[in-house]
Amino acid sequence: MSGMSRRVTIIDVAERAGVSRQTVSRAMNDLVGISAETRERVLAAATELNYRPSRFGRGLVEQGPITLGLVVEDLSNAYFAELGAAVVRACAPYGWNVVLADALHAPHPERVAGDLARRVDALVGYGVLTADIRGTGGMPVVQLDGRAAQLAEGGVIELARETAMAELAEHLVDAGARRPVVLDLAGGRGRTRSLALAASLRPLTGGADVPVREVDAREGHREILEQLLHERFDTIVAFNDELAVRLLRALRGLGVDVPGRVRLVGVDGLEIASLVTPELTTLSIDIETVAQQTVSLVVGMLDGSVPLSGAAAHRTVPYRLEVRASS
Amino acid sequence: MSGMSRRVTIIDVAERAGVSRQTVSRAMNDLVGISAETRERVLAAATELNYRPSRFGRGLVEQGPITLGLVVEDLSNAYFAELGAAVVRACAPYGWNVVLADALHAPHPERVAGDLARRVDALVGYGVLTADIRGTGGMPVVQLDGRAAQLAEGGVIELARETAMAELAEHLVDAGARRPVVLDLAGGRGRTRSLALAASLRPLTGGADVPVREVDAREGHREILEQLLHERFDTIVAFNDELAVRLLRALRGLGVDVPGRVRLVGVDGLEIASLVTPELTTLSIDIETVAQQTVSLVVGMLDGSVPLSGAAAHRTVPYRLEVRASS
DNA sequence: TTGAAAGCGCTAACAA
DNA sequence: TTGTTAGCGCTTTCAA
Repeated sequence: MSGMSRRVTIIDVAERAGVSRQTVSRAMNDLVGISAETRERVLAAATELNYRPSRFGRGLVEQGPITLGLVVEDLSNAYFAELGAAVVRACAPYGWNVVLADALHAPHPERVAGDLARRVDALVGYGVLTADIRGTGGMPVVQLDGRAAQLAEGGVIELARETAMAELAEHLVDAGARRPVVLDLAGGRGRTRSLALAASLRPLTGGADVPVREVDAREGHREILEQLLHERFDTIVAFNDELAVRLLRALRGLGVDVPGRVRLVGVDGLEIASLVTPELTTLSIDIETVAQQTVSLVVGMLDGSVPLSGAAAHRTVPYRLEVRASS
Repeated sequence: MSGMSRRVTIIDVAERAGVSRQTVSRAMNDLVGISAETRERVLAAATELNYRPSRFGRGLVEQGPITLGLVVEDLSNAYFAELGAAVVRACAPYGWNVVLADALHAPHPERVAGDLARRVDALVGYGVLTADIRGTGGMPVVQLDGRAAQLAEGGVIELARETAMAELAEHLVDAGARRPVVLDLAGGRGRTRSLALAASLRPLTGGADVPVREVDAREGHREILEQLLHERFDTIVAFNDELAVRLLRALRGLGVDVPGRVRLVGVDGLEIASLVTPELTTLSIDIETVAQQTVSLVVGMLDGSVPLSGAAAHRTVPYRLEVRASS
């Protein structure tokens, strides 16, 4: 009942129950060597005080598994949800714990990575600034989908798009596509990727600029598609598979033949791309491999066999072109 | 260089660098009040020793946000991946951390929940035994998709299927379906749900038993579908949407009209169900709501306004029938 | 700029 | 069966 709300500790419970802290510990942890009666009394006191053991006090004594922090932009995005799940699975064999964090939905997005860095043994970020995090000294930090230029800050898993993009352009040229457009998500998270896509598609136009348009993730698809068809585009490359699948549905609603009237291509390689009709051509990244490479890099950093930054802390996972029926 | 590998602590680094532990702390945390030269020396020593601060020691002093543990059966399953993501998002506004764990891929699946329970402030389990966990005393434990009978062990979020199942049966009867079959996943995780589905479909058969068949999640779909069609079933209720979507693809490959020749229904309400052609009728659970109810229950348990077990720790989220084109 | 002291909350080992 | 002692590793005062 002190003015400030102090944390209820094992000592408070011990006093309340009239026993020692050790006895409280026995009661809370279902250990032997305590009478049923005493246990009851202790548990009652704990409940009254709303006592909950501190995981830090406990962890300090017991040690514990490695905990890896993973911060991604936005878990509403299926790609990130699958990636998070894949990282958890990749860590499971080591017995590691994974703290998954969503930057977008947090009260202070810019702080998420920094805060988490102080609570974990290693930090992996995707599309999140992991630079200028206070007190990262000695802790493995890996940038997922990062670039070689970021190697000064920590490890980098690079997702290499160039080759697959070139293959896509070649494939589309062969298929007779001549008027491509890149459809980006409004909000601009993916600006870089979309511009790179547009640049890579120049072989289709004989070198002319490829336009980039924007659309909401879930709305206005029908309208923009009507517009694009009106402009006689014959190929749409969507920012990601989720958008592409939605566009596909809208095209169906418009009675537009895919790939006859317009070719459609996605990016990511999500499973959903192969479950729709027609199956979707996509630039595919193997999320499983990305997760495994990430974890293996962190393993190396933790055991000291890989430096925390620099060229040796660099892994590359290439996109692959999956040609399917939609193109 | 001692025989046993002891953890490298701040004291080891301090000795190596010839400074006090506070100075090490200053260097590691980029604090002011330390000369650049000393910082260099300390960081070098830390690197040499492969020193990494203990998050427990740190957490003990700094306090930290609430950490919620979430254990699910299998994160390869899109439903669980989405649920995990939804729980993370539901916790984000509170600033909570979420440790996501996959029981299936861990070295000792039966221990995952128990181990995690000792490292978090609250534990949520889905399809995982959370009973007989040592030392849960005082910690909120919530069973997701649990039943009222489990209320003695902790909180329960019940996903109520009865009403929606009855509506589904009614809908199918109206649509003229007479020979239904339930297609379960081999491996038997979902046996209970499948039997309940079969029982609820009896109005279609005039009270006769509805058969339950099994199939692998990804293989042998074409074969079993040929068999089922041969047996003249006119309605297939799949264990979940993922399976249903794959079946839909296989049916397309067989040139079978859906819903003309056979009606197809899924369970879960994943987004993918509404993105395929024809759109899939499904028993849908709102994952967002489930996640929010779960977190709000835990909030209550933590602040003491809701007991850790018993009737007051019970929430129900109903399935809804989403009738779409596939039935 | 650096160091010394105090204490965070808990459990394991030992003593009574 | 219960209590006492001794840390676990770190950061935050405060003092030099």
